[in-house]
Amino acid sequence: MANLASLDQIPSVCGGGGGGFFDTPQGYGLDMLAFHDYGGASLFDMLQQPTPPQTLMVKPAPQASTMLETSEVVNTPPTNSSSLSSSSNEPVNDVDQENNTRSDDAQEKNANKQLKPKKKNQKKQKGPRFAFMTKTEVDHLDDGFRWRKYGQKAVKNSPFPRSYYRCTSASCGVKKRVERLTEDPAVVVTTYEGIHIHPCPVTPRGMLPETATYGGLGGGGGSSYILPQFHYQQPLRPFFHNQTNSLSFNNTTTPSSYSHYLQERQSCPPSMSSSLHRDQGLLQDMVSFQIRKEEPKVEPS
DNA sequence: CGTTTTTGACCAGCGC
DNA sequence: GCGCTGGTCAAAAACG
Repeated sequence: MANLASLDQIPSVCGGGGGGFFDTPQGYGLDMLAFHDYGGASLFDMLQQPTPPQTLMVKPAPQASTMLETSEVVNTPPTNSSSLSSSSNEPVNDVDQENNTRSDDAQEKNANKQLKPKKKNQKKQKGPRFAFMTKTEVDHLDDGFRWRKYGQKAVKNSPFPRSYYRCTSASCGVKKRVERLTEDPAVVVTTYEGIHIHPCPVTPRGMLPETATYGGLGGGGGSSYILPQFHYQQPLRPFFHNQTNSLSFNNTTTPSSYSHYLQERQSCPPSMSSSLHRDQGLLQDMVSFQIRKEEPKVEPS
């Protein structure tokens, strides 16, 4: 499988003492950006890989001009160790912000049908954002969660539309955007926004949530899947083995921080249904790509 | 029949 | 202030 680009570039980008700032090709500010080169293997296949894929998580430095409100996700993941019960009453982070807004929608939309009650602060960042570059033919990758498409927009300077998805879980306000790279239509950029506050709705084949081997980050042996959106407050165990040592970190990132980040994340397997089309839609072909762009001159103090 | 997708319209932020 | 663009809504259509 062709490497779209240049993992070599990444060090130079994410280096620089944290002054770098990552955007998706469309200019999104991200908390974290992951580059994967799985060499065409599926997620499931990757589990069996003795040799870890090239995986790199990049933690962009907080920037004043960015839309992001959260920062330092790696070091301070927006984890809420509270039980899942909070999902119904007090969704964590800004998710509740969204929920409140959305709950108002019902009545507001009745009030003024002509004047749509758009959210006032829709531009505000609702949580950490993570982008994945995935080389796949399907736009919507099956990541185990259920998503509902709520919009599609043509993107400037791109022949490919951007799709907007929202987690179907009632109390979960996680969103994701899916778009294709103009430079390489085979590459899908998936940007997750927010944090799941609920368990993954699907159960992996052959693995039970509580009984699945969970090596944790300090564990050994296997592959690791970093799907940052798979983070919820319930103390469930990830369905996949997590192993730090399966990751190859760029030396400019901080493995410890990343590990910590991973520790706070819980991954979720592709859905059962996804196994039906493993060859087409799983996060299987994450590739590195040429990141851009002008690094903002925000100096980390 | 319930759920999801499509799609045009609306709104807010931002730059000029 | 105006126009552009991204993000979201919501009705209708499509789907299972």
